[in-house]
Amino acid sequence: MIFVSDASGTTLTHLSISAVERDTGLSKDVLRVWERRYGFPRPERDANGERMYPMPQVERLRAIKRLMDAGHRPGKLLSLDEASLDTLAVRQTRSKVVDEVGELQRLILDLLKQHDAIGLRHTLAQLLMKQGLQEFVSETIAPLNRAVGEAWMRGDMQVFQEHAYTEQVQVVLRSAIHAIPNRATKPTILLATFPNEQHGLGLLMVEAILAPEGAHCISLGTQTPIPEIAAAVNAYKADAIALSFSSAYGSKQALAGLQSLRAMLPSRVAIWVGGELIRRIRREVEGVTATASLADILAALRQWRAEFGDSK
Amino acid sequence: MIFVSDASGTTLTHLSISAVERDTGLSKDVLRVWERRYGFPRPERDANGERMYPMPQVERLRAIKRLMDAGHRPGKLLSLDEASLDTLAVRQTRSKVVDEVGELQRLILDLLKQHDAIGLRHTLAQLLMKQGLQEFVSETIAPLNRAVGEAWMRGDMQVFQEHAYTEQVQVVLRSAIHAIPNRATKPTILLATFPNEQHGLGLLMVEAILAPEGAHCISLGTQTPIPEIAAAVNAYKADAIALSFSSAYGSKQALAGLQSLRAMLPSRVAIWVGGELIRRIRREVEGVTATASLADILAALRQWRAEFGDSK
DNA sequence: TCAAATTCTTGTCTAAGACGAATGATATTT
DNA sequence: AAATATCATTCGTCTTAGACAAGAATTTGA
Repeated sequence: MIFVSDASGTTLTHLSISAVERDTGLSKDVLRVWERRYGFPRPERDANGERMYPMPQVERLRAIKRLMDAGHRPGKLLSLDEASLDTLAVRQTRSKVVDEVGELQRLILDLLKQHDAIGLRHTLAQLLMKQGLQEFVSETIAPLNRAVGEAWMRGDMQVFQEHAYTEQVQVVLRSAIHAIPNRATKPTILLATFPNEQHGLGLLMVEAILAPEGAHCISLGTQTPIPEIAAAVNAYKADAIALSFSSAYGSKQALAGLQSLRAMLPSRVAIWVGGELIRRIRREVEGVTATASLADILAALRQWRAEFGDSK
Repeated sequence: MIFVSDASGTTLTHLSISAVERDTGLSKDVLRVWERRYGFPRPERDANGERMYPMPQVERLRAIKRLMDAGHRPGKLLSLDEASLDTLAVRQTRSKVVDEVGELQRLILDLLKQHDAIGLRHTLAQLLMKQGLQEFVSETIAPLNRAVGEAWMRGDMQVFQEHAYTEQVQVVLRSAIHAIPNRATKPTILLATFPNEQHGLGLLMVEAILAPEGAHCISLGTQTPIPEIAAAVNAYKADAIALSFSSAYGSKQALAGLQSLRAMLPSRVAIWVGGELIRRIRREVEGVTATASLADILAALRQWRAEFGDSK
């Protein structure tokens, strides 16, 4: 039998531990320790004694990871059988989304499923015109993101479809933001994500909310090291830094990073945090404003202006 | 003495092994094995026996990584002292770039150094108008990218400046591409990068080259798993897939991935590869077109049209 | 001078155990 | 009954040294 090998010691039926790490987001250490502690995953071994994970196990690991991102604990999930896992995944998702997503949004999801990139973009652009940028972001894009994320979680959507969706939304949002005359008024707001956070859509959404209010937004894009964020705030004389965290980001990492960043910045610089993650976080960090909804961001902006706006 | 801890067990003067991994791109395994084999880095230990890398060592690791990305071998670099390393880094970079970058480009670099994001974007947009999109990309953006990369390599540029630059270029390119009427003609070209490749600017540049030629480009963004790329080609009925690799990408990983992708796609689907990496790669992969310059991409497009264009 | 064979180089994987930070459950107090 | 404090458990990451395979650079041979 001939195996065609993949980018990292992988066959079509089995993946190496590195491949599993990148496909599931679970570190090699975690994969090994789960195997030892819970007896799952239980990879086969190649001639050299190295782990080869069969695809079905990888699928299950993915499912487990998604449920973990949704707040479940590993110990519970790993002792479940496959059926219970499926049940849980479905229950997790059948909740609100179906009701929340309107007719047009459902059309958009359909276009995505039919691989009609052009139609998707047109429909998005049309909706944008109808609603205006801010409403478009909070009423259309935010629920759509959730719907896409949950479809992915159910396995109803392939990775490339999610990528294509993100890309088209970015195009539409960017061109809308770009069309706003930049009057460069106060405050100056820097946008960034921490290292290991590669989802830049959140930043774009924030920018789309803030830019029409006349705020001066400068994006650093994704994955900027924390000391670099501090240096950038300094260099651009920014008044606030907005950070976005997706639900998959480690809450531990996020909290520690926020404290560290807060310590590096003068207290007059506001830190605003948004994204799916913060719904799962309890603890508050002093000097950091958590914005659970996009409306909260506007509130934070207004508060900033009330507090500092006059003196500048 | 009080240490303020960072996102992952880090102080202001020392970094944990995880922090070094993310800041340098060198895996934990590599860091440990270098320590064992070459005696560098030589981290201190905290109360718990865990490695704490002093910042100067991290700086040096970064320098080594950059030189490795430029083609040098680890064994050589790790036996050099600090001074020789600096010499090498400077020699590496003083070569062509200074001559190659024209006056306006130098102005752009100055704006970047002055943290004038708005001015930067305006100047870029102005230059775009003057040169036209394709020439702008190949004559301005490509050399600028190289200049920015090498300034970063010399340590003349901070990470956040590079991020800000990338972001502004993206804004300008995206809005230019968006302004092109999409006539959706043949061929349909998918754009993507492999996992672990997070530089999306290359894709945007390719799109900017191809879109004015009337090609129908669909971007999947960065970090799409290889089987997903194949699935997307299928779903969108694409005629070609264009991939971009930055110089930091592992040539091993790239070659293996390309072979694997080639095997998954029907032979009528063209695979075009570009980016800094391919200048360092010798071996060719059958059925994969390497494009060392942006002009080569146009050539590949024309060849495709000559070969398949009529029958469709 | 070019190709084949050999020797280095280099990154990744293996193992089981220890530790600390965070979470969940229980008990106590208000 | 709700809020807080304590305790137990859970979980991820780090530690160790050695083995091995695949690629790169070298030497050897024709």
